[in-house]
Parts: sequence; C-alpha cells; structure tokens
Amino acid sequence: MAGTTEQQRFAAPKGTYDVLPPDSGRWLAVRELLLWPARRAGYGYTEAPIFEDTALFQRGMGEATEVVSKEMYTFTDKGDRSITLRPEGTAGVVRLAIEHGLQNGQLPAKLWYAGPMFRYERPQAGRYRQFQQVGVEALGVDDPALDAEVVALGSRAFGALGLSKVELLLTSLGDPQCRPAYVARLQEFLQGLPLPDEDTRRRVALNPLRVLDDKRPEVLEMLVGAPVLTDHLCDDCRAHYDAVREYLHELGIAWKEAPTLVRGLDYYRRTAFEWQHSGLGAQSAVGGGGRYDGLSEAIGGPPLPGVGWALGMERILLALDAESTDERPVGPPVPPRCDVYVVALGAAAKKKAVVIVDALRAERLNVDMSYGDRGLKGSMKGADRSGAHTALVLGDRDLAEGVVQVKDLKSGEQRSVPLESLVEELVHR
RNA sequence: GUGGGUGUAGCUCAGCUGGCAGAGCACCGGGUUGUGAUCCCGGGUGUCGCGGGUUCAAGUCCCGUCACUCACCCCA
Repeated sequence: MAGTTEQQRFAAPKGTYDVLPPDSGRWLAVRELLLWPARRAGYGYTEAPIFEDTALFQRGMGEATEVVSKEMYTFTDKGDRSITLRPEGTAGVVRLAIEHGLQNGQLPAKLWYAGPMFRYERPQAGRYRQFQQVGVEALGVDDPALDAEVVALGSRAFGALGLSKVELLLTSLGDPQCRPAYVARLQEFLQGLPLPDEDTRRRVALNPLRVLDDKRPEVLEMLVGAPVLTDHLCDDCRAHYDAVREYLHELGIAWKEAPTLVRGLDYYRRTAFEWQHSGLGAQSAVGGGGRYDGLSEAIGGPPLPGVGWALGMERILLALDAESTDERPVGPPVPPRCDVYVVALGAAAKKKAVVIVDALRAERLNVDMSYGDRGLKGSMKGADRSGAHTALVLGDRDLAEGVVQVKDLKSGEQRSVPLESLVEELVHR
C-alpha cells in the first residue's frame, strides 16, 4: 500500500446488506402486511432510539445471556457514556413506556415498532449483524387473553403472507415462584450427566435451561429423562398457561408444546413462544416472544407486566422464497411503480409532457416519463419496462391538433384524446 | 471464536492436461426519422478478489491474504 494512491473500494460492512429496487418494493409490502393485524387490534406506532444506555440492555436482557455477554455493539461516546446499538426492541420500548408514564394511562398500552437491530455475530444464512425486526408489545396487564391476542396477531400475520410451513412452538417458563425450585432440580439432574464439553458444563451453573436446547443428538439422548418445567409450574403459572392455551384453542390457532423451548433473553417468564419455518436451514426461527412481567422492575420501573413478540424480516423473506415457485409466488403483490408512462417527441412536446405528468401525479396516479434523448422506440421500451398499463405519446403533430395519443399497453390499442379531457379520461378509466 | 465451500461482465455461471477473456440474462443502439412487449442485426460494459512465486506464457499451478458464503455456537 505504501506509496500508492489506490482507492479503496467500499462494500457494505460484514453482516450488512443493501436493499434496492425492485426488491425493496416487496420488502415494504411484506413489512406492511405483517403489521396490519396488530394495527387493527389497536396497536400504535412507536419509535425508540437505535441506541440506548448500555446498562438498559445489561439489566433488561440479563448479563448471563449470550447477546449481552458477547454480541453487543457497545461504544463510548464523546460524553464518556457507554452506548449500545439495540440488539432487540423490547427493552427500549419498556424504557420508553416507563419514561412516559404509560402505566398511568389506559392499559394495556399497545405498541408496535419496526427497525434495525444489531448483534455482533458471524453472519450466516438468515443471520446478519444489522437485521430488521417488526415487533409488538402489550403492556400493563397480565391477562392470559392478552397473551393469546399477541400470539394470534403473529400467527395471523404469517397467514396473511400466505406462509403455510410456519409452526408455533409454545411453553411456559414459570415465574420467580416456581422456576428457582425447578432450576435446582434440573441442575441436579444435569450434574449427573457426562456432558461433553466445558462450555456446556459451565452452562449448567449459569443458564441450565439453555442446556435443554442443545441440538447435538448425543446430548439430546442424555436429556431424555430430564425434568420439564411445565411439570413443575406453581398454581398461578399453571392456571395462566392453561388459560392461554384455552384461548388459543378457541381462536383455532394450532401450536406445538415445546417444554424445552428457551428464549435467548432472561426477562421472559410464563408464556414463551417461537415461530419456526421448516424451509430455512439452520436459522429456522422467524419470530419469537413471550411474557416479561419482571422486566420493568429490572430496569428500575414500576410493576408493568407485558407480553410481545418480534419477527425477523430477513428470515420471513427467505421463508417466502422457500415456499414460492415460479408459477405460484407466495407473498403480497407488489404494487406497480408506474400506471402511466409519458413519451414526448421534441422540445415543445416535452414542455407539455412535464406538465401532464405533474397533473396526473396530483390525481394520485403513479406516473413516469421518458427522460434523456431516447428515440421513440427506446422510449416505448421504457414504457413497457415501467410496468405501466398506459402510455401517452405526445409529438409536435399531436400538439398542433391539441391531442395526446393514449395507448393501452396490454391490447396495443391507441386513440387520440383531446388535451383538455386527458386527466379526466385517465382518472376514470 | 471453530470448521468447510466459493471468488471470472450489472446478474447466473462456463472456461479441460497452463496458450488471444466467454455464454445466457440484463443493458445500449439499429432494423422502423411516430410506437413497446415478439423477431432480426450490432455493441462487452472485465483490476479473472488482492499480493507474491513458478513458467517463454497463469483465470488455470504454488504460497499468502482479503472478502463472501454455509455450518457449529447462538438467535430474529
């Protein structure tokens, strides 16, 4: 490098990606569709900062979690504050709720959000360092019917996309009443096993539930007789879990009991769930969530129970690809970027054309025109590529007659329309 | 952090035992000076990831390096 003036060629940083047209149209349509069930259920949009005080995540998600202990983008700002790019959305939303006193208003407070999250991990299919989630949180009420609503909103969102290979996994993680006793029992069981490596043995002490989530067949074999949390729930948690399942049953939502399901974040208690897609390879979770009744207190707030989920945009898009075939694409239709395409021939016509384009856009039509000095043939090609159903051709000859040629690009039919009735004609076609 | 795979045009990729840098799609122009999608003709748009080595000669062989990717781990 010394002595050279060679320019570095930049690329998107490791684990990040760019979204651009035409794919970005699909991207927006998917996100929109995912959130409609929640919006209809009264969830309102929130926007929290992309970075927060590091301690918010440490206390909220738990120091022992993988995410906090090794995956956070943490830096010191110029005011000597420790700042972290949010690795998930819930802690920030709960902080926002506390800061604005939402617990004093009508409850539950129902909120949704969408945006990038950041985790420092080795990238892989469906796993990025900057990734997009959409999420909902329902705060202030510990009614199991609300758990069921939240779960249903997610399942309905997947249904709306047309995904059929999404499976809902459900369990209860208990609460401080019953979980400690169970954890002790589990640790006792695990300590009696010839676990294969140091990491796993350390996990027995630190985060024993996570051991149950191991995917190695030899470990799974050892775990066969392990005590299961859902067999050791206290009466309150048992009643809550039963009620959630009853509501889901009434709603006609299918789930699979997953007593070894473990969430990555410590704040969850009672209801926990995850949606998995079978066509994705290693990263099969397309969404997940649960109830987090202790989170608010953990970050210094008032008692504020809550339940919510987050869905991973990238994995959902992969799932749509996995279920799509050439004949039958799965997912929302992408709105055309253009309805009407205007082609002007000559300087005088172009002057008129830009005005027509503007007027049609004011009528809420999607309108584009041919720019640069392409010939008529090239411009018509542009019209075709734009996806427009109608092309307008305007040359000096037409200008002299006060008309525009209106061509239907599907049928190829073309007719003259007087300039003054053009807008009317196109708006009410 | 640990392993495997892959780096050639905007995209998907071919390029054999080393011998002129290629195809399809996309894009641009023309066939038609006022008509697209079809058809025909033309155009290559390139740091063969990068650096070194072997050789008369390297996209091809060797070494190094970087990037991407898949998997472990973990999760959305």
